[in-house]
Amino acid sequence: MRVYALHGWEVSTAQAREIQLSLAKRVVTENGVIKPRLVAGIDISAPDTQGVARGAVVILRYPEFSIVEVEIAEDKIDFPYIPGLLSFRESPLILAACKKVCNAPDLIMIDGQGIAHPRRFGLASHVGLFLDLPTIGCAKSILCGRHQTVGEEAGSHAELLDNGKLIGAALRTKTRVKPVYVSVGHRIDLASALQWVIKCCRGYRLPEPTRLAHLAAAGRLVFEPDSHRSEFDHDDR
DNA sequence: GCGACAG
DNA sequence: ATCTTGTCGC
Repeated sequence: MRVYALHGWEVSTAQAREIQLSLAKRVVTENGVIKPRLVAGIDISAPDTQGVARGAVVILRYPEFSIVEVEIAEDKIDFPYIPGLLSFRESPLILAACKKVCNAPDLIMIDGQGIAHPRRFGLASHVGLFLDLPTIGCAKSILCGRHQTVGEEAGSHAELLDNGKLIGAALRTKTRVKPVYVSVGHRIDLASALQWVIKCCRGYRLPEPTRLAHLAAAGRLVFEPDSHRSEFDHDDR
């Protein structure tokens, strides 16, 4: 069994899975009513040829969706991509970017699963637990679980079940476009998570927090303090 | 044993 | 995640 460097420690993939099982017990899957004033979106870029990637966190005012802050962390990624162990690969960079944030968000949306994970401890839960903030997992595809057909209209959703257990929902965020997969990250319930993802959608498949974080991680989101956002288009590389 | 498998 | 141009539709 191979071992990987993680925060200065050497862990085998088996140990990484044990760690997840242990941490999953601390995840909180409900909370009071959340009325976010600041919502954060988090994503990470794919590593370049030298293994360097960028983690981005974008802080947005709700419900205006104006950008308050953008923070980036850049570093070499060493942990490989292994389905189910994504958080060990991405969380270090994400947490590094979060440490730079001045405007603490009330809610965070992350590009990955929350508890819709084999050991109920996906990236969004991992980050939520480490930051002790409400997080929502909003992934573009399924890691585990199944669901019935989702209505074609924006807002339609279906339960995501794993061996009969409700672990999340498939949500159509845009009419006739592939659904996204929403799950509890930490300190929120599924109904609220679904509600906030829906309320953060602005005509794109991905909700604004995650969509802008993706652009920021790719270096395609320009933010001038106290001004408005400007997104580059698809041909100015 | 075989297939599936967040980014 | 990435490889990839133009094209169709709102």
